[in-house]
Amino acid sequence: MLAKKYNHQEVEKGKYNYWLEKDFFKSGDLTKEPYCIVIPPPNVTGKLHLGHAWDTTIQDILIRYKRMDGYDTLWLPGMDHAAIATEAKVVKRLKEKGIDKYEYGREKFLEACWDWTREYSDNIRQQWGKLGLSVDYHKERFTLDEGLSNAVRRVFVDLYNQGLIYRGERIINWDPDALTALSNEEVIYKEDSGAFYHLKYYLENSDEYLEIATTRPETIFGDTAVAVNPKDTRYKKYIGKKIIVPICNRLVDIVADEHADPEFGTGVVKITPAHDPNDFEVGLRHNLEKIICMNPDATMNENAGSYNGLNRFDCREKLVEELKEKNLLIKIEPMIHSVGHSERTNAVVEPYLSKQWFVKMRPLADAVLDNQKNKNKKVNFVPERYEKIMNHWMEITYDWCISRQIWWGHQIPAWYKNDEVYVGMDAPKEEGWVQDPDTLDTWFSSALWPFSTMGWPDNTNDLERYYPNDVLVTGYDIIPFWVNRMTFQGLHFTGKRPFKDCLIHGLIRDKQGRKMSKSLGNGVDPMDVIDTYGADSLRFFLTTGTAPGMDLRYDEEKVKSTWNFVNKLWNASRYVLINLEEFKEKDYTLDNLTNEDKWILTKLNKTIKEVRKSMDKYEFNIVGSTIYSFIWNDFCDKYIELSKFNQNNTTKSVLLKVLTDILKMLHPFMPYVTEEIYQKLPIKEKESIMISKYPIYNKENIYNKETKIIDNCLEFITEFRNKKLELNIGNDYKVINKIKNKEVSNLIVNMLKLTDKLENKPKYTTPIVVKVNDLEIDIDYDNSKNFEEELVLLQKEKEKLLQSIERRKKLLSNENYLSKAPEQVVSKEKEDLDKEEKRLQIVEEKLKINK
RNA sequence: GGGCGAUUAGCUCAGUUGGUUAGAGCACUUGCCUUACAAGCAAGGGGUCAUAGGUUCGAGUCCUAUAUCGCCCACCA
Repeated sequence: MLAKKYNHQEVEKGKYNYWLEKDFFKSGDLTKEPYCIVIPPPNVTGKLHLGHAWDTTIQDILIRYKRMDGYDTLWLPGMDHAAIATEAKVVKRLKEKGIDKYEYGREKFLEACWDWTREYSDNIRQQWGKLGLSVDYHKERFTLDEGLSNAVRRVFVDLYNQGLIYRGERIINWDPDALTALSNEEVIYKEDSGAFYHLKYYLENSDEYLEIATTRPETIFGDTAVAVNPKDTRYKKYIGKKIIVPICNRLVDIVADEHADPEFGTGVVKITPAHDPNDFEVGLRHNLEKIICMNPDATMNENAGSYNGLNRFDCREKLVEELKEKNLLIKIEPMIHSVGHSERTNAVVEPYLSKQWFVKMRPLADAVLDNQKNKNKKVNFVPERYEKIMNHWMEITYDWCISRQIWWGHQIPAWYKNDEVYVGMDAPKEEGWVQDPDTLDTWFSSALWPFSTMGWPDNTNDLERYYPNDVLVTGYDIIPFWVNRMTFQGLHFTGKRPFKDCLIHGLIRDKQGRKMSKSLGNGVDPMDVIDTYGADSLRFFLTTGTAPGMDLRYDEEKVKSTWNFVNKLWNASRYVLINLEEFKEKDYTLDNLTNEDKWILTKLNKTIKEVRKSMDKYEFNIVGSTIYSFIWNDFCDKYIELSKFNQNNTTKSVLLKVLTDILKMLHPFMPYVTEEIYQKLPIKEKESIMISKYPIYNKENIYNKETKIIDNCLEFITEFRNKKLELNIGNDYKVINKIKNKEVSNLIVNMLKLTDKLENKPKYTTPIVVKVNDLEIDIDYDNSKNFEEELVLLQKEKEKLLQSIERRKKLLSNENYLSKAPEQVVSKEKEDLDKEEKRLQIVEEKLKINK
């Protein structure tokens, strides 16, 4: 028997270990159809947040659903080494112990990273366990494990040999804190208050100067030209002349270049090829010298003269002072502009000339765009609109900087010997080759995740069986980083899309609608929620609370109300189990069904149909509300109440049948409580609900006629109760029963508790008529006190009816409507009109009597 | 500048291919401790669906503008 109260902590205790011991999460039953999801590998940097909980619960729901529905499900877990993020954490940890990364040395540092990884991955596994995720641990992978590292090298080498990876000197985004290059995606632009510094650049041997505005005056030490637009008449005469860069007094050319926008600033722009991507391009066009004026840590270098050694912001401040003193500063114009920050360290990113490795994106991106045109081969985004994000990115794409100047990651498989470069799977045999010390962008390895985890580049059975994956589940914020890259790498290396569907969800926000973030301190730890309300409540809340692709506000009140729902399920189950205490397998029968039984079985089957349909469309919000209202409104409020008057084996069997199917449909959402209750059922097909069969819609259990009869009764019962309450009729009343149908009459009498209230003749002259369709009862009571009240109510009802009838009549006399609207709609309209007219008759009669 | 989303009950959100009386949870009102559940039961109240046009027999839903809020991308010398 179930405990008197639902206690989520008791219920969840031990279940995950039980499932693990039984190995229910294991994939590989070759007799079944495969179904595969790979988990988006969480970073080993810290704890899982609510976003992870949401993302993984969706996947668990799909996996549990498919597993119960007869598929061989592989949900492959794993984690990401999270290159820069982890390295930053480990550097910090070592620093706290007084250890410097560079003094420590590469080998020992990496050992510390592995220690960190072990520690945090244990943590994450524990959190997965608390969430109840049915991942197949036999297949767990790590982005830095041997197999995946091998795949990474293979990809690098192949792309290199195909000319799709190259090494070159380019302007990249430099993180001066982490001392590494970044990709464009790792730069976050934030609005920042800055200024436009208007400087005087004097022409050679002249008192004349050009006014040039810059937001980064410290980069003048890297200026190697000044550009004006060739069409700009104001400056045409200066083209080809020499001009003096202030302070450093370098003599540079004035060049004509389209890059200079006559509309912007003063129309004259200083060109710093080593510190700006646009200037770099200008530099290439005009064959300009590239002068780097900063060190990797963003302090000024020897090219900055007396500013050598100062950091860039101090330099800016002091330099502006000097410019002012020397009368080279015209004005400072305050402005708000967006400044790039490193995603991981938040340092202001410096555009910086540097020799790095790049992936040549254009051909890879075009392949994706091409593939998306093929309906049978494309990645299907759900909701569809998110496909645009990937396609847009593919259209505008630029080469991907993949090398990082950090240690934690896949070391680039390139070796150098003097000017020679060797790229290969292994180090060259001869002496004297030195491997590139840099590592690869962390997304380079995650881009291979859907197939590298299956054993690629070997042609393994898993790859054959589980690739392409069936669905990938992730947030829309990860599309540019990850989904895009998996797609082009998948297409390029396997010739197939990495997954058939890409289910996109939104972000979690706080109650005020703000993004959850560390700096705001508004983050919620899912483990705390689980402690307070249980994993089942959290899971159901997360996955049913919003339409697909939309953001979700975390609201504790809602989790609480979900808990109430679980508690409702618990108590309903308790009722069923109490009734089934002596129930044996041989007692189970679905013969001699009553109308009520047929009614609930019909509702159940319609629910199953709707639930399956919505599950297949990933519409979990609809699944949630469908099950919720079936359980609460149909099963608890109606059928259980009706069952109290009908204690036989058929009713008991129906109770069991309905409860079992409810548990199964809820199981993907609420694995723990459904397992707990399932274990207590007197008859169960399997030892665990996890491996039981998902309910199947059965047409034979649709009884439309009986359902209509019961629905009608229920409507009548509501009407009766309403009248009683509205007219404030206490317990001092009798009813004159005019219900002919014995079966239905009993039901109504029972539900309304009228056994002792039945009379043949009215005592008072004007009983209240309660009538719904063919069902009718008169409430006989002393209405002298309520006389006025009743009149008002009747009058109100009459007006409403008249209005509605008029509307319907008008509609039904509209030729256009009759000819164009579907038949069903019209006949429903006629039916309703008929109902209302009959009701009006009663109301009018009643009004006559009362007068 | 380009794109996307949102605007529906006091609050948070649903609302399928257009079908005429727009739903849920929470909150609110009234009455109930009815032995599964007061974390509950019964019955209610509450919405000119952001605005203005249009298409249609019929628009929350489709089209065109506009407003407000939010997000993404690009630019920002």
